[in-house]
Amino acid sequence: MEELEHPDRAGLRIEAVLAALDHPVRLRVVRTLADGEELTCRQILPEMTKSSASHHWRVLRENGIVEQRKQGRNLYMRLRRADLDARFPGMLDAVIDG
Amino acid sequence: MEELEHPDRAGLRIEAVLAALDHPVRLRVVRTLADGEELTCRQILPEMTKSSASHHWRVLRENGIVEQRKQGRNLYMRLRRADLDARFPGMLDAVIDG
DNA sequence: CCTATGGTTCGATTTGATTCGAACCATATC
DNA sequence: GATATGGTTCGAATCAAATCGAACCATAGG
Repeated sequence: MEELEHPDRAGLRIEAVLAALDHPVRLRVVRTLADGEELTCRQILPEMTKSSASHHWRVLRENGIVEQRKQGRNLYMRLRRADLDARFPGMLDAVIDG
Repeated sequence: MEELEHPDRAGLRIEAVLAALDHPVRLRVVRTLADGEELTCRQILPEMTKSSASHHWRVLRENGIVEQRKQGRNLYMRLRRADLDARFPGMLDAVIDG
């Protein structure tokens, strides 16, 4: 398994962020992580098939929405609030509260 | 031709806004209208076929991004900045500046 | 080593959005 | 009325994203 690639803060693109958030499942993931908690993938989307879920994890990670961390067999996800707030102030709150 | 239907401020939905903005052509339209100017459709997208352009006009209007006004043969468009800023503070600036 | 669990990858299918041409509608001008 | 212009609507084609099963990889625990 290759290393998890995340764009750095300066590499965040609004087009990518919009694309990542324009999906009901991924929007729900963002709202689930809104309180800053770090959760495993299975905790967030237990009902979805593994391959579909994995697809969404990748979109969220590569487009800079979440940071993923491997620990043992689990993959933990955390919302990149600081980075997103710094680059696109207000955006994340609008999405979460909206 | 039926009347142009716009959602009111309270009817703006973040999911719809994200879907409307997640397209390069529509993102360009928003940025073109960013200074508050009111422009005709043909001024904004002169190169695109009428039917494709009309499709994007409808998405932008129905999802609350722009207000459209008919005058004579022309359709004028204006960014709904006040409404979008009120409902989703920071969102529009992030998209325009991003 | 063996087994179970958590995720990824691949290929194929399905679904939804975009695109376009053609026909049409509405308004302005002659 | 005739003609030109600005947009809409419809249906069909095209293209991208989402979905899924199956096979695979990695780690934890016996």
